[in-house]
Amino acid sequence: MPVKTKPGRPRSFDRDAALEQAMGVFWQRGFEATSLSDLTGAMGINAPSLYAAFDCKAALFEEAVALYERTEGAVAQAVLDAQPTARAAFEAMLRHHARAYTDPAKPPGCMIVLSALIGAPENAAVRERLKKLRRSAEAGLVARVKRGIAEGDVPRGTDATAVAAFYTAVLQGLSIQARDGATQRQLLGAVEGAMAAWDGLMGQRKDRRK
Amino acid sequence: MPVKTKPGRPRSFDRDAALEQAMGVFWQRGFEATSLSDLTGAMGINAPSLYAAFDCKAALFEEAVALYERTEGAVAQAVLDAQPTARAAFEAMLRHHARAYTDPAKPPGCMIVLSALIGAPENAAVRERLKKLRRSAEAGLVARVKRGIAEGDVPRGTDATAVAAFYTAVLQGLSIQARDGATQRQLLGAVEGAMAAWDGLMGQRKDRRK
DNA sequence: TCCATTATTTAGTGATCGATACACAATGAA
DNA sequence: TTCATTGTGTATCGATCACTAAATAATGGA
Repeated sequence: MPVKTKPGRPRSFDRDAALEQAMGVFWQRGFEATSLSDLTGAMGINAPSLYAAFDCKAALFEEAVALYERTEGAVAQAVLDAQPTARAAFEAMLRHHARAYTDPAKPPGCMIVLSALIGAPENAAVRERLKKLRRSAEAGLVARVKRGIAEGDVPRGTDATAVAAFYTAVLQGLSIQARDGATQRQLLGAVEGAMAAWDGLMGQRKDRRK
Repeated sequence: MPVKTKPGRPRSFDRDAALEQAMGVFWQRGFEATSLSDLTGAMGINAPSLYAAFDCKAALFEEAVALYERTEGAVAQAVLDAQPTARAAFEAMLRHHARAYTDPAKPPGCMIVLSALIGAPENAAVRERLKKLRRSAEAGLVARVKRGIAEGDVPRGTDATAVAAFYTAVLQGLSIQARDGATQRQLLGAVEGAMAAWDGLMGQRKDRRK
């Protein structure tokens, strides 16, 4: 299949590079607090070029989130999958995030967690989108616990959703800690604390008596 | 000392009630996403009355935060202080927050955690103010662990800052979970998970070998 | 009654928001 | 060369932002 060259004047900037810049600003400031002039400034283009290439602010954010997911997010998922046991997987994943959230080359904390948490009613759809991704990440943790049960390294009867809910709360808390200037060492300390809960979370029944 | 009646036309609205309304909007939407018309609408007054009584948006937010602290915050501190052991205090405090964050009569999650986490550079001072309060809350947890050490219910050598950092991360994560629609039951499950870490966090040395 | 003082209402301020109209530049096809 | 098509820069658009000038209303004190 030959490459069809589109008619018309070619784009004068690198779309992928511009998107990466936009992601950085959204990650740092959040969706609502990022203005069009913030974006055009960081991307090195004028507003009409932005709209021609990315449609609107919300669509650009959506693309930035997708880029974040297939870079930062994919690494985290790979870490979770690679370990032979659920416990090792959770610890490696948490430690990975403790390092990633304090990487001085990037904005602190997780973009999915921080960039559209609360805000004006007219941006509810953007927040819902990220909420869905957060829930999907939590579902990934549930799946990893269940894999552990299937593979025998997690006791049968363990409440996978409760385990995932607890570690998700810790993980989301780490993003806030990172924003507040916590060091990598401090985040790793919190991860150590979270892993201290592992044994106590194993083997609990899903239902509890009144 | 007699009550001096101020000269001039008296204020036609209840300042405390208006402040409470403002706190609700800031708590729900956050500082930046709350517009002046949102505030005047909720408070039932016009802009000049707002400015006469509260100076500016940032000052009104500051007062709203102070109100939040001496109501919601004070209860939490009382719960922490009342328990006889550090472990009971942490568990009671976490369970209290799990309930408070899902109180249907209030916006979900903690105002100090959520209402000014990220945003535009011109509002950095507001974010710094809340960051300071978050750190102060964490310092309160450190103090409670140290009290436990002094009273003998926490082993000597326990790393109070590490314990506080872990439970702070959990607590801040609970606010996000609450915003994402988690039920009280789910938050209490995460609290149960966090308490499962208690024994493992006790008695650790502050310094660790390389 | 008249004044000093403060609050309220009306009607705005300049700045910035997200998004565009329009003229022109740059390309491939004919 | 000419045309169709698409991107670019300039210069905005109306809406909303936080905030306020000015006239008027309501009080206590003289």
